[in-house]
Amino acid sequence: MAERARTYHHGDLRAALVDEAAAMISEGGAASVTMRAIGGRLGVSRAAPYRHFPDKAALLVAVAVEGFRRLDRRLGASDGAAPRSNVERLRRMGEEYVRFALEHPAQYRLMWGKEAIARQDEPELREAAGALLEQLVRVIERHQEDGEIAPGDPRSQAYVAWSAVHGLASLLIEGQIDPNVDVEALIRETTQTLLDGMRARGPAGLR
Amino acid sequence: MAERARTYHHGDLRAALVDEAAAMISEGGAASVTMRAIGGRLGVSRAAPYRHFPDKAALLVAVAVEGFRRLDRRLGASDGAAPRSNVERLRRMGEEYVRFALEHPAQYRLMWGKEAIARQDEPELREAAGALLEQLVRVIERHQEDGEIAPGDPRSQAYVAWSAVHGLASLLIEGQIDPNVDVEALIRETTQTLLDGMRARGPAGLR
DNA sequence: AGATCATGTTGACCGCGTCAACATACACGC
DNA sequence: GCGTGTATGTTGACGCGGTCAACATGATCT
Repeated sequence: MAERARTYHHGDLRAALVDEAAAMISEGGAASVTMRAIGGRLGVSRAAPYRHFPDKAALLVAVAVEGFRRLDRRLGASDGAAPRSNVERLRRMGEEYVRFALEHPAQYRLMWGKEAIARQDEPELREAAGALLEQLVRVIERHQEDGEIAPGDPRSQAYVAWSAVHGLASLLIEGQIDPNVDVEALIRETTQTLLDGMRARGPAGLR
Repeated sequence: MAERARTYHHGDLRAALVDEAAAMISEGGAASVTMRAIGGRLGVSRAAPYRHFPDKAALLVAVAVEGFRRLDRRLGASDGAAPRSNVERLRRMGEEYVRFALEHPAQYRLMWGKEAIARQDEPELREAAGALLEQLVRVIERHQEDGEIAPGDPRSQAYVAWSAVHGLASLLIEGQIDPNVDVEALIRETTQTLLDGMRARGPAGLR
């Protein structure tokens, strides 16, 4: 049992708390995370977490932030990886986004929901979510230059694209979609429709 | 004070509970709804609601179901109303959907979230949500016949369309969209992109 | 009127988030 | 090495909220 470099009593309890909370969220949903239970699983007392987080919400925020970082890395990797056309890369990003949500449903829910995390002013959260959006905006700009995407404000186009994948991810996660449908096909159809819509656009302003 | 036809002690406590819970949700979010508070506001004791609902979740389910019905009626009205082209009607339905969510954010959240309502097997919920989807499918089928929309499984197209509007509604509700953007313009851009994408579609199957 | 069921009340329990008071271990200056 | 202070962890307690059981009361039916 190679002990970690335990700086203090427990040894990086803070990181352990975030990991354990994320694990519990995956296993039993956000509701299953209680300060007492998480302490128990880590062999500390119920109040120990309060030395690292002001309250439960702050701990959940940390879990959400970690989720954002993971998703950010994953989308970055998928963008860089695909060697084919540019549109193909954008498509793959969208698909990866939805897959991430399906693999980590409870954490994904936590990342966007205001319910569990009332405090919207968490700068770290804002920052992590903002980085994700920035990444999407940059990709869209790049593809606009290639003429793959209609000109226009890349930020609002990013919101449109994000809405589509986030909406699909949400519906799937919340069990709103008939379990008999082919999920992968639906993901492809959604990204395809989105890309078609972003390309088409005759007169610029239209409105 | 024209007393309602009070069948028993209170007089239709059940309906009053649903209304009051909906009001409290609008005012202070789902977290502000407690059995004690809701009882207090209606002048009954904390345990009175248990004569009408097995637990708190069931009461929230009733509120969600009521939300589904309202949204269903509203979309039906907006579909029937618009006298212009068929595409125009579909567009208006999408816009009305998002507006409903913006007007009743907490209730909308309750309608889809699995968090507050663990029991996914509520038949009433399933039914109400299903009716909404059916309405959308019918509209899409109708417009497919007109050639306004590419052929294909109307159900999966309905999911795609629903994803787009639900995603936008979610992001707006959860405060994920920069408050400086013109919300109405973003709604229009989203529905426009969606409609373009649903029309375009060269080879049918593509996949 | 009396029996019966529907509805509402009160008291109690337990789990949870959280704080205050207390305990301990590590870090640093001597 | 040795005290001392601070970071970290523990225990006890409080209040809130969901829920159940026992009890009370109003409506309904014969």
